[in-house]
Amino acid sequence: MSELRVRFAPSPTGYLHVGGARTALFNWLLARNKGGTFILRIEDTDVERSTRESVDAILEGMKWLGLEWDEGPFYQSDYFPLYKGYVQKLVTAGKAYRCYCGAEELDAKRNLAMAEGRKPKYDGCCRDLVAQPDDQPHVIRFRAPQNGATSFDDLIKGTITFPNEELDDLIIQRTDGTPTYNFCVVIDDATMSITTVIRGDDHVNNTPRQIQLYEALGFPVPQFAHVPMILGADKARLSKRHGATSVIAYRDMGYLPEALLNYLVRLGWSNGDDEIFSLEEMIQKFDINNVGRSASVFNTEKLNWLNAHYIKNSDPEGLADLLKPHLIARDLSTHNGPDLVAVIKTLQERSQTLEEMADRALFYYKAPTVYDEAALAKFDKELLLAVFAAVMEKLSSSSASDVAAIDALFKEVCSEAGWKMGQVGQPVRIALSGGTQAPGIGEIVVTLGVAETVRRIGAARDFVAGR
RNA sequence: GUCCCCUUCGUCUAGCCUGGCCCAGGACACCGCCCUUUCACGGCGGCGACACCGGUUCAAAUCCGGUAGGGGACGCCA
Repeated sequence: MSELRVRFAPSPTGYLHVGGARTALFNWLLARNKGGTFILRIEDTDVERSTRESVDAILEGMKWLGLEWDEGPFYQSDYFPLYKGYVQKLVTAGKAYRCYCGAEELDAKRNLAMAEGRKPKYDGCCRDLVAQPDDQPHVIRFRAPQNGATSFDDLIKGTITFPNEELDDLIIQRTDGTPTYNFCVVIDDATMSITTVIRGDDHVNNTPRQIQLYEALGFPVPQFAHVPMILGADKARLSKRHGATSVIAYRDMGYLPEALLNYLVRLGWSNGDDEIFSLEEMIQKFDINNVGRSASVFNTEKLNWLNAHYIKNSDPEGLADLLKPHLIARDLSTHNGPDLVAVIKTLQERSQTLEEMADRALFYYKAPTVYDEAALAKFDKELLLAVFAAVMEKLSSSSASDVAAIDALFKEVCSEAGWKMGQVGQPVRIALSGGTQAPGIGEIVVTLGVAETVRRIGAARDFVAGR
């Protein structure tokens, strides 16, 4: 076990989205790669917006992806007294002070500054107040250094430097006495001995302020690694209008966790030309230094390709369990019909998602009641009737039970009657599945069973004959 | 507006640190061809990028400067 300690710290104001999932994944990967510790911390200092449902949704997403944490989940709301103590410590040391400016007043100043093209930072009007009564509404501000610069060596972005004059005295405790985010992260990361902070790009601007806090409190400053954003197809920050962003939504759309993980790890990170990574390979090869510096666009097409890959290479028994919810959602029971595992084997090579697989599996359990008319129209009625009759006859008098034998049977039918395979296979496919997009004839027949096959062909024959 | 960051095929990226092997490699998508009883899988091939302008150098995707574009932050949100 190395000294490395990382954490994933989502705020429970929504579900676990793909961006957060990737951040969590990078943290998890680094911890597993270095034999470190991965901590889950829920940042719920905003009591107003944090919800239990969001916490549950995040935990559900983490578990589905298999990103197991070693410590936690810790809730910041459980540590308010701790934060308060540190706030007091800063006030006593003169490194923080009470500010009596009202929120509206501050808003007005900020808007005015923006409108006039000035930087909208706090003007420091309460900074040197002599009288600091405790019985009037106030927030606590951190007295930030005003000269010099604060810089850090980001593991992903390199050295980043901020002039201190750009930073103002940030609020560390609200009027209601609760601590704010920027203060809590510092206290938590310090007291939890976090050595490496991996988080979204949108936090770079907070980093210098936090570093100043670490220094004021006498804490060692951790290393930082800011991962770039994930964008939508229009290169704007990924949001719901780009489609699904929740990892649970991806589960429901029929994606495998290993596929999502594989897709996410390649979004921003690479290992030469490698594309497919098992969990073990990811852990072994992951290196935070190989994470790119620029934002990347979420591309569902590639996710689909990966998902198809994992579906193809998963064992059908495991797939059966994962597929069931999708079948149930279609009111489909697999009790009266072919073995689900056998069905899945015929569908693995042609499904990009479990949803697609469920759709394709439908016909095995529900005999077609309508047929693809356009496809049927390509054959003469007489040919159709002759083919159906010949196939039923051949099948009924044979004991063939494997795909190769069934295929051989169809070849016999063709050669005996002088038909081409297309003239026989396609009509039978339509008879069995209702349409033209289906697994190979031999596969369907074997999976469905000869009896059911003959029954369906008979039904199709009656349908054609009755037209 | 101010500050911070980013910029290689449509997309994800390799290469950049340690200039020449790069008239830039891989993958997804797309387009052909092959395989084939459909749909797929698979195989083969094709299309397609170093944002721009200067500089340094015998030589620049790689180093330096600038421009443009994009993103992020500027909250008593996280």
